Amino acid sequence: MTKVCEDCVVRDRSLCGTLDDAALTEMSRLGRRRKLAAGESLQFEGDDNILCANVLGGVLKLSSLTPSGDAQTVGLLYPADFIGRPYADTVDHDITALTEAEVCIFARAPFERMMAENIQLERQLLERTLSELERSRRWLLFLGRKSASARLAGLIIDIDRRMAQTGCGADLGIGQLIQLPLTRTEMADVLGLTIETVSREIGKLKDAGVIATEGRRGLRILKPAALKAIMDSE
Amino acid sequence: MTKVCEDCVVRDRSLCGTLDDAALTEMSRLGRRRKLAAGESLQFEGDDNILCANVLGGVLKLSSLTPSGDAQTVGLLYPADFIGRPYADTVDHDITALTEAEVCIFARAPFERMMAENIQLERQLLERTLSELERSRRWLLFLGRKSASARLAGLIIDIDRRMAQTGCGADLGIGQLIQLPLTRTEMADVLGLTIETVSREIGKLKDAGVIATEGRRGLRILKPAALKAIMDSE
DNA sequence: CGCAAGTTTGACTGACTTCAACTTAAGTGG
DNA sequence: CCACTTAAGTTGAAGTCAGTCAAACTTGCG
Repeated sequence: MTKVCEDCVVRDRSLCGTLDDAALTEMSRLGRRRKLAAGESLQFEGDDNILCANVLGGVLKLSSLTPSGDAQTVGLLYPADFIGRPYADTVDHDITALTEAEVCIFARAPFERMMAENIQLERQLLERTLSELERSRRWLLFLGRKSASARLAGLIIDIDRRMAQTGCGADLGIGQLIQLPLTRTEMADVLGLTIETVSREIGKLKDAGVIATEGRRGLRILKPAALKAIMDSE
Repeated sequence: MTKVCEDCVVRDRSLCGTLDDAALTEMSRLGRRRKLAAGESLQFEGDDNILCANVLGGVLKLSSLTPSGDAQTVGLLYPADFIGRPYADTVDHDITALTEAEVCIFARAPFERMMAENIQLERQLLERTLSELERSRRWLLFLGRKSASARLAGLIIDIDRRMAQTGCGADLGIGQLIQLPLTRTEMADVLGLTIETVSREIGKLKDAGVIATEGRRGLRILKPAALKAIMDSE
C-alpha cells in the first residue's frame, strides 16, 4: 500500500506539511484533486463559501471586478499556497487559473473540523495568513506610491522569486528563462495599469538591456541589480 | 475586589473577549496600558518584534516609507483592533498614533504562550487576520483602479463606519458630526494621493453638497447615497 | 497557411502632481 | 481677550505620467 499523499508535490510545503500520518490520512480522505484549464474559475465573488484548497500546480489569481467593469487582481496563488477563507459565509473574490493548474479541494465544513482537531493546522494557517496580509500591504505601497516601471519591476521580481521557490532554479538567476504565468492583460490587472502601459514599460526594460523576452511569455532577467533598483525607485 | 479588566472599554470586542475569567486574569497580568500622544510611534519598521497589543482608544496608522521618502499608510487601527504579528522576528511597518491613543501592550513571547494555551485566542486572531487581509485587498482595488474622488469617498465611508462601531452613533447618520482622526496629509498617505488633490476633492464634495466640513477635522455626511455612488464610481 | 487573440506602437488627452503663493485655523503669551 | 505665530489647508498655473483610442503587427494554433 502506498503512503498517503505520497505523490503530492507540495506535501511538505503546503498547509498539510505539519500533519502526522494519522491526520494526513484523514485529510487525504477529505481532499479531492481537480485540474483547472487556464482561464477556468474555481469560484466567483459572492458565491457561497463552500471550499478550501491547496494549490498543487500552476498559478491562479484572486481578483475582483469594480462596478465599472475593470478587473483588479489582488493576489497570485502559487503551488503550496492555500486557497479559501474558513469561517466566512461568502466568497470575497474570484479565483481563476492563469495557467493550467491543479488544486486539492476540501469541503469547508470538514476542513474546519480538521482545523479544530489539529491545532497545528490552525496555527499554520494563521502564520500563512499573517504573511499574506504582509504581502498584500507591501503591494498596497506599490499601487499607492510607485510608478509604472517600479510596479512592473516589482512584479517581475516577485514572479521570479515565487517561480524559483516553486520549481527549481535559483532566485534571480541571471539570464534564466522564466515562463510568465500571466498575459499582458493579466499583468496590467495586477499592476493597476493598462495593457498598453505594461507593454511600453516592458519595451523600456528591454531597450535598457535589463530583461530580454522570448515569445509572449518567455522572459530573462539580465540585470537583476538594475531591476531591483527600478523597483525601489519612486 | 474589582473584576479583572472590568474597566476595559474594549473588553468584549477585543481579542480578549473570548477568554474565560481565569485566562483573562492571567492576560491582565501580562498586559500593561500605555498612552500615546498624537504623532507618537509605538514601533518602527525593522525593529525587533517584541510586542503585541490591543487598541483601547484613539486611532493609529500602520505605515511604510518608500526608499524615495514618501509615506504610504497601509492600514488604520481603531479601538478593539489587534496590533502585532506573532511569530515574526521583525516588525514590518511603523505604527503611529494619529490621535491621542491608548493601547494594552503584551510582550510577544508571553502573548504567544497565551495563544498556545488558549486556542480560542488563536482562532480569534485567525479570523481577525483573515478579515484584515480582506480589508487590505479591497483597498488594493481602490488604489489600483479608482479615481481620487472614489478613493476619498471610500475613506470617508470607512472612517464613518469604524467610528460608529467604536463610539456610539449610527453608521452613515445623516448630518452627524464626525471628528476625522486624520489630517489632510495623513489622508493623502492613505489614499496614495497628494495633499493638494485631497483638498481639492474635499472641496468638490462640499460644493456638491455631499458633505460639509467644520473646522479642520469636523465633517458631516449630508448625502450618504451620493457619497456611496461616488465611491462605487470609477 | 490563415486566422484570431494577443501585443506593440503612435498620437492625443486628461487626471493627478508639482511648485508656489496665499488663506485659515488654532494655540500662546502679552 | 486679542495680536501673534505657526502649522495646516486651500487655490492657481504649469507640467507629466499614464490612459484612451486607433491602427499595425506578432505569434501560435487549427
